[in-house]
Amino acid sequence: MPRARLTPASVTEAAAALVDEVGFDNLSMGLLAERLGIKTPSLYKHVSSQADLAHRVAILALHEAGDAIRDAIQGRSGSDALAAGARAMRAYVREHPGRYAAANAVRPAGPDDPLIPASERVLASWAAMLSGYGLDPGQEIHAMRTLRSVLHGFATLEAAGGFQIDASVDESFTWLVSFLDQGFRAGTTVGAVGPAAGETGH
Amino acid sequence: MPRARLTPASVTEAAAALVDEVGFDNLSMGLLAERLGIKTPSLYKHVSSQADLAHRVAILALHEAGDAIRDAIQGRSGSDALAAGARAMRAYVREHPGRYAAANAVRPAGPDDPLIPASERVLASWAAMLSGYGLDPGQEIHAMRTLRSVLHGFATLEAAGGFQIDASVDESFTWLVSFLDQGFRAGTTVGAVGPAAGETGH
DNA sequence: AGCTTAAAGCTAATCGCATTAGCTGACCCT
DNA sequence: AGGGTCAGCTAATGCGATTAGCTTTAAGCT
Repeated sequence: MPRARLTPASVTEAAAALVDEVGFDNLSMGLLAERLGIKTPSLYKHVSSQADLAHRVAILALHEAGDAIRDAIQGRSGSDALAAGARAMRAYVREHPGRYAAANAVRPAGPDDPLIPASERVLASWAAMLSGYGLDPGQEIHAMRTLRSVLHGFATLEAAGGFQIDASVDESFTWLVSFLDQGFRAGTTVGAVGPAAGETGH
Repeated sequence: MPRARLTPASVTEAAAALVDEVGFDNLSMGLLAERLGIKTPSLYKHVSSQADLAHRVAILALHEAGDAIRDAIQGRSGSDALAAGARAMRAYVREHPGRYAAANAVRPAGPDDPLIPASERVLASWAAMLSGYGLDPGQEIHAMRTLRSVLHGFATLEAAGGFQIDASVDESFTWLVSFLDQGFRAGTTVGAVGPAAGETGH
């Protein structure tokens, strides 16, 4: 065999680091090759395309984020688990905005795409955390989606610089987590709120 | 003067329609030109670049969404206003996913970018709605950010096909709105929750 | 009606970036 | 020492955005 300096995994790592620096949208094969000290076409010896590369970065990100969230939740329960998990996720996105963007930009390529178990692992951690609140089983899915929506939305808006006012974003995040905690502890009842349903259909 | 068939505004409208069909990422000058029955370079007589085009679509989207939300909130207050506003926003994103993506992809180009007042108008509607809950003034900013995070996160995840399980997404949205409503009505107290702060810095 | 002229559109050309084709050299194994 | 395999290279292709420069249309004026 010839020299094995680079591997798909090491290329993916380098791409992940690059994407966190320059932003997912600015990822280019040329830039990555330059970082690795090789010429652009040589990259194709390790990944099959830029889409494949992004896909690998997404899987890496989901694994890392999944580990971070699992570890944060580990050994805690209820409010503690929620706060620790949420903080871990926010921290991950702040430290790795490009990887997180990659994870959001990519769609599973098929039924046996490793992306699927990787994201399921993340969801499983959230589910384990939520189970500590002893919610009504019929509401768990809604609580899960609400949780995902808030955390994803907050992380995305923060990464995009969407929070302009000078008020502390850290404080808002703490408030948000507390808000969720109180809601989950209260065991929100279903029941529609507001005027008769309109344009959302259903 | 010559024929004035197309204008920057009409080109932007066409781009908005196109982007809702094919997705923001698949917008291309060639595709848009084809839709308009002209050749690609002719587009540059109306918009200065693809980035400029995306920027115009984003402004259009913010105006439309802002109107929709304002109209929905109009004449309601409290839970009704929240539910109507949230539904209006979700409906807008579902009907115009490409425009919404454009609005999120674009950053203001300067201090007098028309994008800024357009997004402020949206924020103002949410603020007006929230004021009906009579929250502690110090908490309003946090409630606002929480609200934006959830709605943005939900809309984004839904548009990305992120809600896989067969449980009704409509029902989850109703639950989410109710969850917010109860939290706002309870006037969440600040106070950190969970273990001592860790990696989020602060 | 005819002339002027600015703008709308077109063709041809450039540029950057992803990707492919085909060659070469290094390294491991026998 | 000899061979096979693979990493990396150079050269070439192709597509999409953008620019340059020409042509044509049609509104407004006389």
